Amino acid sequence: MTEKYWLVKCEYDVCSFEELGNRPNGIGYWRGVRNYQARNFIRDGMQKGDSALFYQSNCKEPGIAGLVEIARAGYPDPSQFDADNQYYDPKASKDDPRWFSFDVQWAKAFEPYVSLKDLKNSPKLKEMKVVQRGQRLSIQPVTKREFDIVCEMGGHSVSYRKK
DNA sequence: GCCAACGTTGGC
DNA sequence: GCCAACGTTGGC
Repeated sequence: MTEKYWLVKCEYDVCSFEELGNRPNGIGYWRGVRNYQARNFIRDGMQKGDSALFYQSNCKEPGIAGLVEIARAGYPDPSQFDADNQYYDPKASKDDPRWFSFDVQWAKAFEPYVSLKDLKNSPKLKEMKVVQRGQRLSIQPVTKREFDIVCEMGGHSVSYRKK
């Protein structure tokens, strides 16, 4: 099994990276991804143990705050079955789930923070999806090369996580 | 299966 | 809050 690399987006208001790091178990859950391309990555591509860049959107300085590890790979998103949930999908059934979730485990924080601006300013990352115009996918595959470059930009990872 | 209308994402 | 870029929906 080849290890894969991802970029996972989370709205800052939903869960910041720091907030995730301060949870007792450091575990975060993705719910409500309702895009087929992203769904396919979650369902078919992600594997437990893969590494991912944690991207924060909808905030003052969007960018990558650190690293997480895929703790649980694609499983049916429970919110699609819950009629009271905003992500409820009447067309989904337990026998034939349409949407998938994954869990992450907080790994380490970048220092410095790698902002979207920094990513765009890096000539080596021109091909990276997240810097490209109109790219809105919330789950994106990242090449090992891109992953390594971003990690290097993130310099000396620090731990503000309380053990 | 085309395509206009609409809704959403997300940087700025 | 604006708006460009997409994805989805639904009439035909």
